[in-house]
Amino acid sequence: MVRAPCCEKMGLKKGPWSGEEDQILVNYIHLHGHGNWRALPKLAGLLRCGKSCRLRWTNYLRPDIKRGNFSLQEEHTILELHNLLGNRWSTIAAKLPGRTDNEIKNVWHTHLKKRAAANHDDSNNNNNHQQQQPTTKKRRSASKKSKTASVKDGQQTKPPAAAGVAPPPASLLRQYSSDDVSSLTTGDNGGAQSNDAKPDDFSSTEEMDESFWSEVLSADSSTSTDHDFPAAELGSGLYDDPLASFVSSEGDGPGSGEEAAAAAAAAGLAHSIVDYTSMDFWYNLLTGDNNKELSELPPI
DNA sequence: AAGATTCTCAACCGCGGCACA
DNA sequence: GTGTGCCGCGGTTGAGAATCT
Repeated sequence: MVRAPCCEKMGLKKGPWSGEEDQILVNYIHLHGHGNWRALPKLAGLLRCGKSCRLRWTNYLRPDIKRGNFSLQEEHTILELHNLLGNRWSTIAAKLPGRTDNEIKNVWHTHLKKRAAANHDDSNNNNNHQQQQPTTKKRRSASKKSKTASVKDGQQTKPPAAAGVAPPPASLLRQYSSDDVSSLTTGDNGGAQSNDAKPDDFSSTEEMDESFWSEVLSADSSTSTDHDFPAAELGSGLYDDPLASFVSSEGDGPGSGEEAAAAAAAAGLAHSIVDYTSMDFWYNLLTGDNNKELSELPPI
């Protein structure tokens, strides 16, 4: 079949969004919703293709997007879910409230992938060294974080290419203080991969990271259903393990029960879902016997 | 100080799946 | 059953910022 182009190429703007465009899109969606993405730009008066509008909304303008560095728990969850599901970013994102598939994909490709590989190697060669292998990448200093944090506070990362482009209206974006988020992303910025970290920078975090990730990735034989998060990272204890949510919640698409269980079994990761791999569990879940438990789960 | 290199992340592209006529 | 259109997903790109040499 011949696929029609996603949009008429002529006259449609591409590239970074301006603040004005953001405002138009947000206002329109607030007023009318987004029933038809394809028709939306025309109705809203935007010179964008519907696909671009959808992407902008889902990845950046949506009010429930959590902005800020990924916490240790979130990164742990991504790694575990990636082990279970592979590159099903949208499914992973569904288990991380406020995170977008694009963001998760970026985080994975930028550092989690390297770290997972490094840890994998480490676990394979863990005969005599506990330290992570030094990375060939140069370590980025902590000052990178200040940039990232300000970005995540709602300031657009980079001045859009077009002159006069403003960042999205602050009122549209959920505001976070840099204290809201873990420093893990910064701590990992080579910190977990490199040995040449500044000694007084965030060394305690790094040491924790290294042992933490070694444990996580070499824990195949562990039978614990709890994730051994350092207490400090648990903060107020409000952390709700998204994995628990994942394996407990009703399947949504590819994350559905049998498939996830099979994938988990295939991946040798039954340690984290040891109670969930039985067919009885999934049958009960899918037939609604676990509805009460589901209703008590945090919203996703 | 300047150029080179590396990293981040928003955005684009193409494809597959699904719904509907 | 088939064709068409739309949506959503995952891979990839490229500009700009940060860092290094």
